[in-house]
Amino acid sequence: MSDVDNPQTVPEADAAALSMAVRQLFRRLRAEAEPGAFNLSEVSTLARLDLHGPATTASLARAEAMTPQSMGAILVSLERKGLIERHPHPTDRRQTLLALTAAGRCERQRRSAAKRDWLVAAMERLDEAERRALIAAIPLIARLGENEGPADSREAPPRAEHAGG
Amino acid sequence: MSDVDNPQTVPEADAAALSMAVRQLFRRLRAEAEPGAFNLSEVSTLARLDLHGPATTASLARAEAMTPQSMGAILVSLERKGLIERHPHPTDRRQTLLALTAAGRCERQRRSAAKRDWLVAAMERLDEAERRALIAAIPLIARLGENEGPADSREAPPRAEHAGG
DNA sequence: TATTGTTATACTCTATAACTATA
DNA sequence: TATAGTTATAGAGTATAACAATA
Repeated sequence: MSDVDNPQTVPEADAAALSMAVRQLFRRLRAEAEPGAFNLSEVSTLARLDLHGPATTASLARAEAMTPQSMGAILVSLERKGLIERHPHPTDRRQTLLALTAAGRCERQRRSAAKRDWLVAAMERLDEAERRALIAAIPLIARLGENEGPADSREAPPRAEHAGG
Repeated sequence: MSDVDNPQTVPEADAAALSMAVRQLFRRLRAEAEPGAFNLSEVSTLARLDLHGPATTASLARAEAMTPQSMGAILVSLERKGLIERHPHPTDRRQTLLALTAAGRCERQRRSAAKRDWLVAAMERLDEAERRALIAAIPLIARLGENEGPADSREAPPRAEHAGG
């Protein structure tokens, strides 16, 4: 009778293993990014704008669980690359809506269609059961990354923004 | 995320979702670290030294999938905190063995026993089936982070270039 | 010549603080 | 006062390059 018996107890070993696995995969993801190309946040933001349409800096920041300033830097980078453009908000002049340009949408598609990056390839190397197990865990990982702050909730009020359809 | 019908085809959407989930959880993990305390790499290295015994910079770097220089910086930090110490390798004078000090082992235990960091707490919020699914995926994530490089394998870098001047 | 490790340096990503403009 | 956004600055984490010592 160990941990399975008491669902309230998660062995620290599992948390440590998850932490390490996530950290290594993250570093690997980052290392794979070609220099000068998009980083992970840019890709993610581009995808979000493509899937959900124009959005503001603040809403993107919330969705990606980062500060508006950090998101602002990402948006500046994307704008410099000509992938997004800014439009005034129709009613609230404080806000600015970010939208994909034609070039941005094209880049998105190029990435999806042609590039087939190493993560896709690596996932294809798993057998079917493993792949199913991995995919089943994705929303759980996302939930761990999203939710309840321990002491200081970042700034994530229960907002119905979801990633990755 | 569905489309598991064709095992040869991993939808890019799944890869993108995994990438995003991992990225967010990583940022969250990093953000949770108290300033001045250990970062994720330090914790991981400390754990490795505790579990596997003394090791060299190079072997630790390989194990953590990072460069020896980066690992060196982590080790310097741990050494300054008095958590590890260096011992000469018995036969090869190029090598230095890193080992936990008593203080290092104590810190490790303190972390495991007392701290119960937010990741453990977050995992406890999952129901049992979810937790099982998550834990089942951990080795798969680890494998994705470890294995075969697409173009440049980290483990065995082809030394195509020798210094000329 | 290859390997172990160190030092110096630079870059990427994200955070905090301070500010302006609008609501 | 609260919210949206920008600018400036700082920091963590890791990488590359150049080097020295040993094998």
